[in-house]
Amino acid sequence: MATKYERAKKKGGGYYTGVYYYESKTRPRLHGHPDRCFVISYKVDGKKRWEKIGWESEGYTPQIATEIRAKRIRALRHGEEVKTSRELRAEKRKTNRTLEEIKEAYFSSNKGQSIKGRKTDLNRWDKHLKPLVGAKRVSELSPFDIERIKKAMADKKPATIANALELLRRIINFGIKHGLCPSLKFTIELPQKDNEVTEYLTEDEARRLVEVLDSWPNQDVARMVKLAMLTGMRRGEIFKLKIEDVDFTQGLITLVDPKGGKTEHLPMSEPVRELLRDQIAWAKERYPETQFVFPGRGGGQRVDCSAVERIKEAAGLPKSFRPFHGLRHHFAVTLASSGNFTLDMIGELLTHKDTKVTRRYAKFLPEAKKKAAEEAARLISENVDSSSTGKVVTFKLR
DNA sequence: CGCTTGTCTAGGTCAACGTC
DNA sequence: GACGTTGACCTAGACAAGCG
Repeated sequence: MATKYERAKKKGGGYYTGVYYYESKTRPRLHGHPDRCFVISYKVDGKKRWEKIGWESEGYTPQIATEIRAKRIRALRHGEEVKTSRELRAEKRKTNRTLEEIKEAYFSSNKGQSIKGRKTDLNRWDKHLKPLVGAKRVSELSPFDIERIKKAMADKKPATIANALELLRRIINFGIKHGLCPSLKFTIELPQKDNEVTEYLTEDEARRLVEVLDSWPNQDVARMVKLAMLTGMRRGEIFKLKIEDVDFTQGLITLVDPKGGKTEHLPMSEPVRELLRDQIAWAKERYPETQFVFPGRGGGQRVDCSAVERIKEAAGLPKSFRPFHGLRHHFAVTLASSGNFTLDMIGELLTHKDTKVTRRYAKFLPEAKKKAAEEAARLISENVDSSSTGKVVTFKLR
């Protein structure tokens, strides 16, 4: 509907240039006349533009409107971009997108396209986050929403909940970084998880495993497990291993794009050398075209190996023992407890990027452990002796 | 050095495969 | 063609690197 604009009149006569108003039929009357909304008009690139300034009841006057208009015109003259309040509002909406929109932007960004866990993350979003917060904007998000997510996932392990919330946080952080939303007014607290496991095999279990492997009908799979056992290589590294990555002359195995991203080299021991030679021969015979040492169906890269589960069963290993990663732990623990390797060397062989991870094997170092225990005992008994006159220390040493 | 971000594995399920 | 074995796929969950 067309609202009639009146030119704003000056008290002394004449008009305010480019300042207009229209009167409201619904707002409460003011000073005996209808409330007035001031509007200014100016030209942008030769086109006339109207901009609402505000209501008289809100304190706006023709003078204020004139000032704003002057500011606009000055800015335009200097080539600055001039935004109307409507545009500013639209812009604000743009910088406060829904989480669904931000998630979309995140996953279609260059970075989002290439993260390796993309599929997993998308699944987390669809399953745990989208139903509860997908339609929300970051500005509307409250700690209560986080609680709701946690509640909905109550039957899951803390690690899973943490993974989902972490993704939510990552998406929000992306939105903030790219101006798609304001920053979050509170922090998302992730549940604490205490799930560190260090598993290893007893001598007996290791022996049984080797026996089963030796007699396993499918030696392809058996060799794969043996390789894990002898080198502590990760499952993925074994799957990805190409024939060209095995250098028999130098005695080196090249790990391309491993967990840390940087190519690594592993020395090849004699049993490993033999094993790989057999395996490569097998692979070439089975799939003449394959590039992989342990090819999957059709000679492509193997993606999985459920046979190891049955090997584990056949060897009577504990249910909780994880075939590949468990062997990696076993490798590290065996090395550590032999006392012949430093933690640094073990970390090197496992291609750890950070000693923090290797350090968990410290407890298996017999020498260091013994020394530490003796040192502790010495300190404590000294303390007991020196304070035996006092009455603070009441425990007895055996 | 702890928090944040990213990557990999486990385990269940089911279809494809290979063998007889 | 029946049947046991294996590989692929999916989601939950753990592990590891990055970073301030």
